[in-house]
Amino acid sequence: MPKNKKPAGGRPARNFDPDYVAKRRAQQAKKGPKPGSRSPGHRGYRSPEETPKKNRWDAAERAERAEQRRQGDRRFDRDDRPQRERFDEDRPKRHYERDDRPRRQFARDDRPRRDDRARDDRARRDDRGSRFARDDRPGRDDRRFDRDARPQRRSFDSDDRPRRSFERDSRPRRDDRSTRFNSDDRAQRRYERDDRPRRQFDRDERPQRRQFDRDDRPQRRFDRDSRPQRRDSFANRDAKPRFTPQDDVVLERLEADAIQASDVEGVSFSDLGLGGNIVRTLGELGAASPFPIQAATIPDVLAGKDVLGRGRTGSGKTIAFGAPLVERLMENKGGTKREMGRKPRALILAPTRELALQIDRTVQPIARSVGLFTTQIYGGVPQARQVGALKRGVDIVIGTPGRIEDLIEQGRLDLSDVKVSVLDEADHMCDLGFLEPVQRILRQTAPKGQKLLFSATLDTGVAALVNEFLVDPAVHEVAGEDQDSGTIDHRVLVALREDKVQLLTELADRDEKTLVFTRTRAYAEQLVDDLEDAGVRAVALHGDLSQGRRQRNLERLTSGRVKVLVATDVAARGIHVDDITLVIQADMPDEYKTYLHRSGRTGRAGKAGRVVTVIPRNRRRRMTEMLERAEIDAPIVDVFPGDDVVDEIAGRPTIADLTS
DNA sequence: AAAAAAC
Repeated sequence: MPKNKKPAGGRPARNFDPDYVAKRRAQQAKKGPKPGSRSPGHRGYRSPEETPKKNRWDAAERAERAEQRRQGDRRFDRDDRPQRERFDEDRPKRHYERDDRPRRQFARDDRPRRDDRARDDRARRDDRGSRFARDDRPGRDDRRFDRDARPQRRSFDSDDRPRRSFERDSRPRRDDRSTRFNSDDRAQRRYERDDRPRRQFDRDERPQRRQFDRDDRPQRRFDRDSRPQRRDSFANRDAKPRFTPQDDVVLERLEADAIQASDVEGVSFSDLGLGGNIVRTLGELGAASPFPIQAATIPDVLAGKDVLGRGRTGSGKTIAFGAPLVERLMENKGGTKREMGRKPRALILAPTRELALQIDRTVQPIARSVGLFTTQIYGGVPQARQVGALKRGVDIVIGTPGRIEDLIEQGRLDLSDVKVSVLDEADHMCDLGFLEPVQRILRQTAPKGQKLLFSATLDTGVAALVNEFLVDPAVHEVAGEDQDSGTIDHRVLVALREDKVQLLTELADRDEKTLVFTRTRAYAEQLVDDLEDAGVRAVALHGDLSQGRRQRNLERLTSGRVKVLVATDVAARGIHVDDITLVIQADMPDEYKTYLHRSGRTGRAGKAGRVVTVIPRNRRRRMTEMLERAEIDAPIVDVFPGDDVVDEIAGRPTIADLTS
């Protein structure tokens, strides 16, 4: 039946109900005219004068909403964000928890120092609130739109949400572990939990609690030792190869030729063998003379050798492979003019779409300077444009594995002419889930084609690829360039779980760019809400957002319009944003390599930066081990909201500074 | 177990 026909039987569609239509018209009339199009000449154009002002929330209303939420009244959310509402229904416990904690208020009042600052902040935050209010509301609406409009998202929700609520409420890890690995353990656990009513008691009185906790520690340790089951469960974990801390070992470093930074002095890109146009473009990109890793790898790439390159985060790896790759293509262009539909001759693979995009932003101008074309091939966006570019003919394909394989299967992308392939973040591309697609793609490229593997954490994990695809590779690294020799100040803060949000808020409430990492997409969302409720503008970046929103939110940080980005590990590798001065790890990273990559988002190209990791007490040991593997020295301190060290890390003057 | 990556 055509859509515009009135249904034959049953209740008529509302639009065909004269009463309904009349009622709606009356409502519309009362509301006044709708806002029309803003561009003159458009059919629905309305001049600004006759366009009614939209209802915007001001700072006071916003604060009221936050207060309502705090009191467990979800009315505002229900109107605004249906999705959230459903989420909360799954977790009635939270209402209870929140209502049950007036303590917060109390604690805050109890500290005059905090109060002073809070007053200052409040003024500033209100300010900020109104400044952002205009952008804010539509943004939220957008978000709701995204949710509704995207089926994938739903499927994610249905799989993930329930589990999330379970985790949050009932201490995920432990339960999980015990049920999985040791059923006997479980009974014991439950006993333990029942055995801790004193915690409840302590919760009422802050200062005592601190005291108590400190005393409590030895006892805890004793507890642990006296629980053989627990040990067993760890032993079992160890037996599971992929999930254990043991998995996080430092793989053997590849035998590498180390270039000394001093060897590079006075060397120019031309000296390394790059042509005039390319050198000029590099200069325009801000690369006047080569960084060490570039000086080390460029000659070998130009010589056609397979290359493994390790240079720490922010050391200029993109140019290290991008520039010589273009030079190579230009050299052996022989015969192949820029004909329509010519097959690509070079391929650059990256683990995330944002990284692929970013690489293209560097490589494209270099390629254009010598008349070569690049195109991005990645998912999450319509493929038509990408296919169109391929039809016209491109020389360099830059993208992520999924869409590249997709287009190969559709017969729209032919890699058989690819003579140079680059894997950026190569060790990550060898992780489970990435390795096989990458192998399949590389097998499509020209046999014996040149392969270049780059990463800040290049280790023997890439052996699978090296053995199959590389011939006598040259391995390069820069002498003395381990991460710790860099410009980054590392800190670890041990905090109580119930202080975490407050602490993160205080850390993130600053004027310079801040990147916050979480372990899950759900927590990234949650944290953005928590920060916004506390008056700190923040946006999220994770794989559950539409690609448009991902790019928009990243751009908001890049442009500095928003100072805080909360991201999953999708942003851990390769992403370059100028002047991120603080990286906050709201969750501890999984492995030392992740630690290195996350912290590498700051302190780039020799600039100063700071990394702070917030952990609960029981992660302290694992954290210490991870730092050892990463070869990083970081002080580990107990911290509570309002402590001086928090201000110091955030870069605010401490009380001591103010009074001196 | 999570994250990323295709429609």
